[in-house]
Amino acid sequence: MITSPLLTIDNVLFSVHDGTLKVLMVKRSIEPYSGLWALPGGIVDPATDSSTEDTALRKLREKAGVRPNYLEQLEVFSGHDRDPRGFTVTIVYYALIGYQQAEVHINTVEDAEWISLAQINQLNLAFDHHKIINVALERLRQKTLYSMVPVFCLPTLFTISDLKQVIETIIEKPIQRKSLMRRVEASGMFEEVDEKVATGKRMAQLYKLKDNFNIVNFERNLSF
Amino acid sequence: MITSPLLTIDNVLFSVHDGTLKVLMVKRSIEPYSGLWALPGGIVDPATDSSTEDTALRKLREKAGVRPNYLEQLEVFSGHDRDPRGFTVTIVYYALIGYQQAEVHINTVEDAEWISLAQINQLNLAFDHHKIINVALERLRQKTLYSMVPVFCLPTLFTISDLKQVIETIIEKPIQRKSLMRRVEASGMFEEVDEKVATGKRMAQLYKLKDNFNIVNFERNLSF
DNA sequence: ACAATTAATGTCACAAAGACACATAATGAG
DNA sequence: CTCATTATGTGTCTTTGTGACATTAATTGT
Repeated sequence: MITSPLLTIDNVLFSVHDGTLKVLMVKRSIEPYSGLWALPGGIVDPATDSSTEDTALRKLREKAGVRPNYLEQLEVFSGHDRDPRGFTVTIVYYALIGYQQAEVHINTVEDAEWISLAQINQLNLAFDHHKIINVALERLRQKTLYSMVPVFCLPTLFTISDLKQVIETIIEKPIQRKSLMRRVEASGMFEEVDEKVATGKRMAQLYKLKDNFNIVNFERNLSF
Repeated sequence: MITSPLLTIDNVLFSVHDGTLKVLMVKRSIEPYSGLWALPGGIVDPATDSSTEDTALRKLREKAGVRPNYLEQLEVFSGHDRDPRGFTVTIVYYALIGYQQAEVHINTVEDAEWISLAQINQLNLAFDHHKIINVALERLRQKTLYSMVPVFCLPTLFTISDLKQVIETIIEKPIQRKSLMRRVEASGMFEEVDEKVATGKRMAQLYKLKDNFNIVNFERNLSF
């Protein structure tokens, strides 16, 4: 008889603030790796969760009081080396949320914090969470080249400039405003709000997601 | 204390033969769903597997005596409804192999068989394997639009026409030979073998994968 | 030799992105 | 009030890779 290995889920929750990409981390209070920063995750509980996606959402709620705008499976990481307790399996999800949307809740939770990628690279993280974050980042970057997912890092109303800055922060390369506007138009996912906002000089058009939008995948990547 | 749910892996092994896309299925000999066709998979065994990918490869070896040319995680399926025994989690891999490469071994295994997609759609399968196959197929099709993965359904040496037919079988649409040749050239993954083969009329150039090839993702999808 | 057929190339059309000049508000300094 | 400044937004030409399809090349059977 084979006993099932320890099965956990982990979330890589991204957001963008002030031109930097941030990941939500929580400080571990129990062994192993007590005291180190780790991804918000936990054990799959069949009694409360109707699927592993439910577990992912529950953990984000419990650990940081947030409900992401976007959630997608990344992949499974497994092995003997990733946890001192032996062979473990973790199902990793990556998620996006507006920074403002999450800020309030996170401040009330003692040990949850947005940490920029630059800082994360210098930290000692629990388990193989460094590797996991890198894989998630790679996927997010790839997806940014052919879809509008970065919009889920923004509040309900946003300008083209907001979207442009989020995209450029994620892929770390400048894009053409014109190209972005063409895609906003072509995707059919957005509608203009009859309201403009002052962002320094000329007023900028506000956009929002349509009520019944479908996520569009473009047939070409952005390139450089 | 939470006990870990039952954790299994499943493989969707594709190949193409005679212009039809086939999936490797095995007949279940134990409950639940005894006697029905199912995907080749099984329980993750930490004692023998160093990762879940190892489990996937081991199951393909045990159940059908094959070693795929390509293997990639699809996604995790979980829930209370997919198995009468309760909440279960399965990590699904999808894989590709040349039909000839696999044929011999499969014939020696009593209950493993290549089944065409058309037939599968009319069969009653175990668990949620119908859904899983559809998701895997969708992924394979998508990937075919921007990469050369279909080449892993071919033997070591192949012609442009071979590759074209495999691609067209997968996406169920005709493509331009010219476009394919441009991609073969641009990818840098292949080299010409100084040997040609007779396929009826004019001899066709044989190609093979370079010794140290990298899988290239194109920036555009094929379109129609 | 020649029709038939499959393999391979040449060339133009097309679609979407990149580049960048130009036009349009809004602000604030003088 | 006028004008320089700056961010927003448009016009348009270039670039790049694919689609379409005609053309050339090689091979076989009659």
